[in-house]
Amino acid sequence: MSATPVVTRFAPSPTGFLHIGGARTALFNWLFARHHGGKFLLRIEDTDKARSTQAAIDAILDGMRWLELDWDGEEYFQSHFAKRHAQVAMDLLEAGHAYKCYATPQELEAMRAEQRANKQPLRYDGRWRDRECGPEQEGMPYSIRLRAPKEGETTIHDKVQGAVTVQNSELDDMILLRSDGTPTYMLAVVVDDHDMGVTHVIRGDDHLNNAFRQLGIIRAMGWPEPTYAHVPLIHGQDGAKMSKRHGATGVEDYRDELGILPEALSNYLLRLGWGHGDDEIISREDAVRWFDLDQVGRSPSRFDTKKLEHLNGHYIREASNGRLAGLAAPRIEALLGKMLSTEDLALLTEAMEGLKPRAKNVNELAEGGAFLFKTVPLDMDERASALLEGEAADLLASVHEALSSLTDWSAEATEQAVRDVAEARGVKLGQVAQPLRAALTGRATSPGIFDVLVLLGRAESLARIADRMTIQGV
RNA sequence: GGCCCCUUCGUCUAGCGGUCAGGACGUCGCCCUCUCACGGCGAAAACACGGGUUCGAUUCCCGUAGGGGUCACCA
Repeated sequence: MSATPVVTRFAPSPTGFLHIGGARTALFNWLFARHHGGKFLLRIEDTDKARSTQAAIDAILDGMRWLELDWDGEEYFQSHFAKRHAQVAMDLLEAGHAYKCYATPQELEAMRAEQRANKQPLRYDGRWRDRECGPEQEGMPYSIRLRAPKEGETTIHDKVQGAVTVQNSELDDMILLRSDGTPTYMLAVVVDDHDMGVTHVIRGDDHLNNAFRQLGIIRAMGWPEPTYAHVPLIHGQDGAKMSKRHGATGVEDYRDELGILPEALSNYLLRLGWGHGDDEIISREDAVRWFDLDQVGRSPSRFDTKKLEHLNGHYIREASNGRLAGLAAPRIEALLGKMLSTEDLALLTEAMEGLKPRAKNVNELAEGGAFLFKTVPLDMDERASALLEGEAADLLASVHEALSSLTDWSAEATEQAVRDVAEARGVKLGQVAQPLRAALTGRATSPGIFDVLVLLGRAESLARIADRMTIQGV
């Protein structure tokens, strides 16, 4: 291992929520830094003042905290260093590594239009590269462009992509400083990464092409070159880049809409593009221990919500009942349109044991537990109604009678009582358990029916059964 | 279109010259069972194609096809 400490960074632009792809990039940077005992920094690329918002910054920080991706030190706001960026551009100009370009945006657009028409590659033709500014340019606005090498080739030894070589003739002289004096992204990234001491640049491979241009600035400044690692993008089910039309793209959607636990999303994201033998369920500790860049795959991967939910189900089963109840409570309140009391929360916590194995997400936890807080007459879903047809009502009456005489209201005692009814009536347990389930919960599925009986308590259970009997006319 | 990258079951992946090509999700059976889940057992399911290199290619090289990314005074 090299002696220089590892410094990574996540550099989102605050123009929206924390994108699922960004979250994975952040996770990889975080893991790599933690694995090597280095630092993980956070930089907000807010140089585009028109599109950057405080709400977006908050959403990103919030998302990262939720995923427990803690960064070292304070957030670094790129916009605060515009002067520094401009200074580097001036230094480059001074040293002859950059030059003034007086071409106007309209002029450049016309140039591109012509290149398009002639089916030529679109790039700046270097019209001001070796041209002195004449009297007609006096006082006119100009941008500063990098004087990039025209001959030879550049190769990047990417930790994920391997050796990638590009002919220098493919790279044009990019703008460093706009005519209004503001730095471009290309310049700002390079300067900030250098100033922050970033040793490893881990980001989406949509930046791979940029790396060659950025290297031009780095070399012109004589700065140390960072190690690059361009990880493949995450695609939607259809193989195209993740976008709005694929549904949830922000981590907050997974938390708020889909009811996903952070450890599940984190585990899923980790396994997307990275693997460690046959391991699927990977704790944060093991992830830190095992993660490294050379195991990251080179091909893009498709997002599979089914697998995410499977993982989520696993983590739900591992989560504490109290935590789960806290997460499900607001959703139950929304479902029922009423607030839950402290006692309700305690009951919900107790019920989690039976709810947990039946849920893949927090929404299902809420849907499954809502019956606890409903009041008679219970609304029946279609399948529950069907269960109450025929002789079910009559069976229910027998159950009510048997249960009424119980003094010990335990799962064991109620089970014995119900089984006795089934035997006495010559039917299978299911034939009485199902109508009972419908009467008690209004649904055809629920946790074990004897657990439901205990959860609801003697009075409420008997009341619900009796109410159902009345409605069915028994 | 130019440049760059990618290609193992439907999906995520293991594999790093010789394997019955392994695991997971999903799917389908069976078991468990008061429902639904969970859990257990089992099944179907892949090396894109064509050339090389080699005693031997999923693995190395070159093409083809397909997919993706990128080509702004956005980031």
